[in-house]
Amino acid sequence: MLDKTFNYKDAEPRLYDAWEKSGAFKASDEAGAAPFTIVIPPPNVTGSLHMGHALNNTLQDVLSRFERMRGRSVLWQPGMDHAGIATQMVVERQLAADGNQDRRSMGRDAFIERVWEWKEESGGAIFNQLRRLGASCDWSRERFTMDDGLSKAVRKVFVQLYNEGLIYRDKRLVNWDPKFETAISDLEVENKEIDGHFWHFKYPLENGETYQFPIAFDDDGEPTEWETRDYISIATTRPETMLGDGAVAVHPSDKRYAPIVGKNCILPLADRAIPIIADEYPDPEFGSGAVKITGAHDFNDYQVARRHGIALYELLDTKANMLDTDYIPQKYRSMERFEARNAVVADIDALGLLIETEDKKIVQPFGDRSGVVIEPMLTDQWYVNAEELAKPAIAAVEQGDTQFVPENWSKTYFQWMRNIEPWCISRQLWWGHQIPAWYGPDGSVFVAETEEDAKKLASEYDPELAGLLQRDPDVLDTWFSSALWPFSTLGWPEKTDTLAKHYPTSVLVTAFDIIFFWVARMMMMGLHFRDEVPFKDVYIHALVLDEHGQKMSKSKGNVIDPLGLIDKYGADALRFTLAALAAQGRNIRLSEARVEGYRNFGTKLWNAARFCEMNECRNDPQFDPSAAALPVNKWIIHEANICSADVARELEAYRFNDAAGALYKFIWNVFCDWYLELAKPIFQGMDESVKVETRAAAAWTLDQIIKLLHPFMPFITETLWEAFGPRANALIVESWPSADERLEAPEAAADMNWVIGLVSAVRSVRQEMNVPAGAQIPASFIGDGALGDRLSKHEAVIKRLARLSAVSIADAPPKGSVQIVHEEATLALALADVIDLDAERARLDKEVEKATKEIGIIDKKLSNKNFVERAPAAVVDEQKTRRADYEAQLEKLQAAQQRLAQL
RNA sequence: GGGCGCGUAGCUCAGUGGGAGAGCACUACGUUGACAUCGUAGGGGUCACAAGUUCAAUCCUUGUCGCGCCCACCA
Repeated sequence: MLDKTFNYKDAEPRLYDAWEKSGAFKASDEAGAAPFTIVIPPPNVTGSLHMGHALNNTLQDVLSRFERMRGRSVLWQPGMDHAGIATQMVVERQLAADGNQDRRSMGRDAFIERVWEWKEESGGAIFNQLRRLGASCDWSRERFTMDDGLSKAVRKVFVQLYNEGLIYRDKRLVNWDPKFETAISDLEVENKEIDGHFWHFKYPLENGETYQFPIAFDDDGEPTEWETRDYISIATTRPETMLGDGAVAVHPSDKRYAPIVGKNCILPLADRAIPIIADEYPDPEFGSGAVKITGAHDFNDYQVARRHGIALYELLDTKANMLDTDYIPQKYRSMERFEARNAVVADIDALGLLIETEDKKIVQPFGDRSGVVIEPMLTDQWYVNAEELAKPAIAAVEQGDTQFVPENWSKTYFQWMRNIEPWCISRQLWWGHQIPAWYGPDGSVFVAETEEDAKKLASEYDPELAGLLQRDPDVLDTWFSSALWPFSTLGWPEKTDTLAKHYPTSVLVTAFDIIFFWVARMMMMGLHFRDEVPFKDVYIHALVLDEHGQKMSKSKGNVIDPLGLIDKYGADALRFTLAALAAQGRNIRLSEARVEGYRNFGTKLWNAARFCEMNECRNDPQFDPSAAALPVNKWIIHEANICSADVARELEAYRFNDAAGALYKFIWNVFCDWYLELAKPIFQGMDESVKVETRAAAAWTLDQIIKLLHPFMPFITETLWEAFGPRANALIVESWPSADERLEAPEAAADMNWVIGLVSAVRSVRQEMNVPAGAQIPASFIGDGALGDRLSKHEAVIKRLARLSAVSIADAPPKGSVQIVHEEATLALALADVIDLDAERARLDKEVEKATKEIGIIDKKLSNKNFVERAPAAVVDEQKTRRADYEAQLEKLQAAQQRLAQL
């Protein structure tokens, strides 16, 4: 016996365990079944399940379970990312909290060992949370970006790209994070607008020189008034960087400054003569039109300085404190950068060289993980020639080898890929893949997969060198190893069966915010090392926002915890909610009410199953659904078959919301609302053969439902599957009910839709006429013999569902009747003295008016020559049919009006 | 500056070149041995605005207004 409600708290852990133990999640490498492969977007080892993960993994699991049931060899490859910065941060914080020494005093080896310990103890909590969600990953194949195999793949890729000239070392300006003291890539920088200042300074000309500077202009823009200046005016948002200025630049066409181009000005505070140069970079319209050039700390200035051979003055150490160096005045040496800023402004002001301090919104770069202001710094780093690797990756999407879903995201991909910059991959961290490069004391570089190989290379170059090599202390950007994920997890560089079978993967499911970080880079690496795209489809899903459309964040306090929802409503409810909301191309606003609603949906199904159980609807192996005789059974089998086709079609197109919607409608609005109601009189009736078929048909349909719903609601469906057993297989490995044309029964469907429409019409009128809900009303049908046939076939259900005490065929309605027109039938409800004639008259008038109006609209169309001539014939015919239907209805309504008038 | 997207019922959102939809909320009524986590019925929308294309526009095009996101070096 089924419990009163579904006990998900018991069922979830029990079933998950059983599935995993049974090996249902495991993919076989054997030939035969067509592969279906998804690599999980590896969560950070530090991560815990948030709503975005819940959505992402629900969708992957829906697809995995769907394809598994369809008989494909499903590999949902799980794994974790070592998350360089995030993990190092967590462990350092823990060290500090425990009062331990910091990582530098611990030393590198001890620290890394500590991180591994942390990983074993606390890492990967998210995997147990994914299990609670029901994720059917093949856990036997779990990978980690720093496990031996993946580390080997990383080294191999690095070495090969280096040998191909696609990885190189370069000294250039890089985004520097002073908190973590490492370089970061462009993508890890968030540009934010903040309230800042725009300081205007005077840089005096050398040797007290002066020039005439125009201050008023006529209508043609010609100067009419001048003042004598002994300085050039510059403006800056970062005054402390002036100590590193190597020049002042003006635009070559800027006549105001033409007299002083080529002369020197004196850099205040530093007392250094720097040239005034002409360059295309400054915008004469902006600020004073003159730009101070700080080549070592600004990306634009760096370009200008290089073009003109201007000296670069580095100002900051790795923590962004001012350097202790001779070209910086004593006072500012070792000062913190913002302290130095204040000091510089104050000192310039004291010298009388501060013209103005303007309040201004400025865009500043912040580290996405550290949250501190990023400094452009001149350092040696390793780079990937992304431009070269991007070429085939762009072509692959252009040719459709990989398709974005929704397709629109390919634009985002193209835009970034076509303007891609070199990718800085070295990080000055300890936790990560150490770069396989060794340096000789003379600066020579040897890149190899192992130290031995590097030594061999070195001794070929100089036999003395081998013993003196020093390994590059830096590690690689975490995304470098993530970029290999679709093939490294499958065994590459070994030639494994798994790799042969499951690469390229079928689909990547991810959110748009990592198209650049991850998708693009997997495309580049996959194509370069496998000569094939890493995935055929990229399904980009929405971001999950709170119910007001705000991003969830701890600081806003609007975070909805998926585990909390699972506790409260069950994993199935959460999963179905996320799938139902996952419409393409829009963000998801999640509200708890929605989850509650889909929990109710589960309960509804549960109760429907209880009803079936009570009525002894057992699965009958002898039952052949294509041979059902009763219209009601033929109809529900027909509808189930349509639902099956709909769900498969929508899932194949990644329209999760439509698939969920089709199931919801079929289960609730068709199966529960009508089929079970229609079955009730049968179960209560005396005809055993009819009962037998209906029991079998109900059980069969419930089975279809359970199968079709399983990818979305695995726990409740598996529970019901067991309850209606015994079964040969668990539902998770049961085969998907493919649509079957032998199950189509359009005539039965038309019949039942007629019954449903009629019952609905009667109910509607009863309500409108204030007929007490419990009252049994006698009714007579006015119509011909065909109607009689139809009627007698369905009399029992019509009587029951419409609450009619008796049904007869008549030529005219009895006195005191309400007349209902439904298709070819007019039904008279004998309400006798209950009826309010005026109300009935008004009701019929309204119906007539409605039909007349519709006919009018259609007539207008049909009388339009252009419409009849130019619209497709099918459309015209459709309108004609509609008109005929309304016309028939109208005639019946008018007949009803007449009859009413005679009473 | 470039790009993408969104304005449809009170709310959250589907959707379509030819008959405006769902869930929730709301109103009325609760009758039937699955279900009150429910049932039945109902109200509610010039599909942001304007012009154009079309026989036909909520849907296509353009523009306007409002909103969101991504990319970008204006000191």
